[in-house]
Amino acid sequence: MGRPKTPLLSLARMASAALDIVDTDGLDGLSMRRLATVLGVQVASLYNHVRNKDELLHEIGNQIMSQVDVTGFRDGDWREGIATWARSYRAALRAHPNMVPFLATGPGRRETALQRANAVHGGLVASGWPPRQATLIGASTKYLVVGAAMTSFGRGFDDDVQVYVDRYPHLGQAHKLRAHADEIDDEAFELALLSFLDGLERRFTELREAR
Amino acid sequence: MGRPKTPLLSLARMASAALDIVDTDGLDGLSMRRLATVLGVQVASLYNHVRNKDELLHEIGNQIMSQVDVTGFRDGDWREGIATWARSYRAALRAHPNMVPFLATGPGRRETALQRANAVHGGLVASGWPPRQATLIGASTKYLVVGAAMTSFGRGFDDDVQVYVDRYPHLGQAHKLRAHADEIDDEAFELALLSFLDGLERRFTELREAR
DNA sequence: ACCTCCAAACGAACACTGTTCGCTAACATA
DNA sequence: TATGTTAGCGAACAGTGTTCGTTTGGAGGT
Repeated sequence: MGRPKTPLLSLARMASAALDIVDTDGLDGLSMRRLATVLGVQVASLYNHVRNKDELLHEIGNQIMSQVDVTGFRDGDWREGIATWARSYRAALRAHPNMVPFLATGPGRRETALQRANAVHGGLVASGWPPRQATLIGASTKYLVVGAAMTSFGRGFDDDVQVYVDRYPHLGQAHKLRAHADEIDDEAFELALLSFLDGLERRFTELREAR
Repeated sequence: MGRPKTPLLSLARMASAALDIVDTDGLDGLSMRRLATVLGVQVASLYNHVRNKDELLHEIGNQIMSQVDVTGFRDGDWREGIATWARSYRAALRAHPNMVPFLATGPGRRETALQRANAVHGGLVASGWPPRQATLIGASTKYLVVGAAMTSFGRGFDDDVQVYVDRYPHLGQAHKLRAHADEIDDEAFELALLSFLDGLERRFTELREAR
């Protein structure tokens, strides 16, 4: 067949179609052959635009991560900065639950991720946190977001939701279950985030008083 | 060949050998054929003891999760209860980093996990937390542990560690990098856990004063 | 205008995966 | 002693990611 007049494929088109498949049929649902079929093309052609399946997934990951907002540190309010970062981070993951296992497992070498980490670190230091503490806080916050994403919309129902439902069987109507899970999930994340921030605030004032 | 005089296989032996493979060569390194070879047996034989590869992984998961300690709630100290639970939970995951992606992704229907969740919930309620709050706290804590496990020993180096190292290039000697990453990881987890507990404590006293 | 080189499609194959089938031989039970 | 279950085996199936060699369109240089 040879080279077509206008290219049939592009990295962007591939990533977009692949993400569609992952969103609807899960990470396991994505195979190179299936992606090729969707794009109306043969498998081998894909490898003209991508070295690996892994590279394709990383491309998708970059797109998703670009939604994360680290502008909250602008006016030197570290509390606000962390909060908007954490919430937008979580929202980005929630938008594509099936990608969470890959995003969480993936190496920290993702370009965009490193850039965000840098912004967060800089923002914290600018607000008065010592560099070392800034690093720790950045890591801790990420733990929270990734953990929340993994255990809740990473897969089916949560143990804790299950326990809650078991103890309140009158809530057990199947059609309400999902809604309650989401509600509990949101509240648990907010509780964790705000409690964590309160704890940090206490440490922050202690640190300022010490000098 | 027919049935041997003494069984060559057992679920325990399979799970143990499989865990060895995963520990040394990662989750992808485990294939049924390879497991069979290690056990000196043919592939098909494995399926006499296990319905699925997934079932095998769940068996391993149960073994790991049985190491988690929820006895800290005994004397009504919820703070101590959460702390020992979270730390032992994290330790169990750290012992087998390559299993973390599976354990975190896996359904919450794991028997042992559900049992632990119940113990935690009960302990918190017994210490004076309202049931709903107890559920949220249980979920939040799990977020923290799973997140910490995923992003640090789930794979390679952390973004934040990278940022830290970039800013302090004199620490960049390769042989010290891993040690520093571990150190930062430990500290970040402790910071997150203790800050979170502090935040909870504040809420707890507010809640007691309100009545 | 010719020649060359690269890009982007294809078809066919390779090595690998999880899983199922039918077969055989030993043990347990009635 | 007969019967059924258990636990091995060998071969096969459908599916996976990836690579190879081939074909052809188009861009750039002489």
